[in-house]
Amino acid sequence: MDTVRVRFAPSPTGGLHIGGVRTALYNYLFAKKNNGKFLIRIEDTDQTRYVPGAEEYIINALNWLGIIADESPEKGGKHAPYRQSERKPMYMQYAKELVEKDLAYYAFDTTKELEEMRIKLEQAKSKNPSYNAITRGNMRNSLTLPEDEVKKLLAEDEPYVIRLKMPRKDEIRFQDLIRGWVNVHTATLDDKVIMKSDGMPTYHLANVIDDHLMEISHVIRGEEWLPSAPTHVFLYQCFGWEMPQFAHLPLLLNPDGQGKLSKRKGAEYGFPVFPLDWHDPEKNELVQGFKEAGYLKESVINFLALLGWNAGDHQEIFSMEELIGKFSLERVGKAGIKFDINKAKWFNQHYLRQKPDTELAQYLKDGLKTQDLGENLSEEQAISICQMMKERATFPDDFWKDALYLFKAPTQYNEQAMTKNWNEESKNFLQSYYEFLKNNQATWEHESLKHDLHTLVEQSGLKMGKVMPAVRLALSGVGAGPDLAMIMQIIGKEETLKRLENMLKK
RNA sequence: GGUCCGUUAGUGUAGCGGUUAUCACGCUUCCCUUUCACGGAAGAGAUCAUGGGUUCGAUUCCCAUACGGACUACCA
Repeated sequence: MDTVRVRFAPSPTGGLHIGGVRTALYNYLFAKKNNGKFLIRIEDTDQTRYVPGAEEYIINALNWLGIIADESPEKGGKHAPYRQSERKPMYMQYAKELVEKDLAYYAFDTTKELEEMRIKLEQAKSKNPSYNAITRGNMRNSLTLPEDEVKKLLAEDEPYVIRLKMPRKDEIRFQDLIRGWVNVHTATLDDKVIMKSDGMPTYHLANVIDDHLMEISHVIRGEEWLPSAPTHVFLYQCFGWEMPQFAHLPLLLNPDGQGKLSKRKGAEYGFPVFPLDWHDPEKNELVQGFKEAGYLKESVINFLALLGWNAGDHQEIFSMEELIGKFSLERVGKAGIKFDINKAKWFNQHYLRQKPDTELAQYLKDGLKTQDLGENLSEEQAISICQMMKERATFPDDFWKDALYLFKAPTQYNEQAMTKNWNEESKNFLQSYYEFLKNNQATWEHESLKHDLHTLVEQSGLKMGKVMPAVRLALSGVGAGPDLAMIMQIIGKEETLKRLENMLKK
């Protein structure tokens, strides 16, 4: 097994969680770094949890981020189909093979019987209350029932599952690329159901069979799978198949460290947990995505890549290509990672500034359009406004939201700034400045505007800081923003005078 | 409860037996600005979870404890 083949195997039960995106990314980076293949396999063996649109959502989200599969349900490939529901017919023969080898068995226990067993074991304070090497002797299965009765039950279409016959005393040992050797005693493991009564395999069986058939070389997945990895290892041994290498990634945790990153905590702390907007068709709710919240794909990739991995040097900014060049599983950490959206914002700020001005101008124009503003804005003007706004933007929307006053006179004035800066003194200055502009300003261009404003302030004997905020307030309604003279140049003489007039009426 | 995994500043991290314990985000202060931001400079912030070993010497190796997390379904 010398070619690297990895897979991302999501279950279409809802919107793709950002932790899942990171798992997909790490798989993708690992594949590309090693000139291998990255595939997507949809694990939809649970019909009851299937959510329409979820698969499409997952693909769209990964496409947006540039995590493109070499083989997938949409793209096909030499091991198609890539949806487990479509592979259903092939699993049963493998399960039966294990039954024949006495490595698995039929179990006819009803949900009620199972429940009774559980209660009984709990009352007996069993250390491991499960269907296992010890308890299976008391249950209704092909190990305890006479052979002809088993045949009869099967012939009568009595519902059954197939369970893995986990040895009572053995040790399962495997090497995890991130965690090192992991040892587990089979006594602590249970007889996992591998075929459900509806004829579908469970995750454990389908996953192992498909990974084998699809020639997967490395299984890179979240740490939540670590406890069941021994079962999977045992399954490979049962089939006599060569095992892929395992790498269990540390989990993304809530900012307070309380549990796996959750939708609920995301809402509580105010950050998205899904890559794209997700419309939950069942709950009829909308969960905001990183994209719609204004995060650029470069930021999401860069941010996610560094959550649990680093290149070993102190580089923070990575393009996808650089990540591919530097990624290695050896440098993935072991501990869970608390999610900190601040860092994502910083990345966003960085990548936003890297965007070409034309693209930024598009953000501005699109945003203004939603406000029915800026219809006469030229590309040139849009670009120069963006250049001016660039340094203080974190999200694309900031370009128009923080520049609204360039297109619309302020309707209200920031209260705090008013009480601080609006007084007799500044009012008098504003009055004289108004007169000055009205009569003297020949060229309406920011250099000369600035020059004249400065000389006027000097002549008045006042301090810049005393009067400038008032002018700004009059023009923009807020206490902070880009260069005043630039603002004046953009909105023009007529509008400037109008806004000063409005202010003077206050 | 059981099994497994983890633990370096608020957060993400470097470290791989001897360091003033690295870098980034965030925070504070100063400079630059009319202001905000950017940029520049400086700073605060870590008993390297705790206790035992091993060693001349442990953040680094071993053990225990504490704390945290994952799993514990005919879900993945």
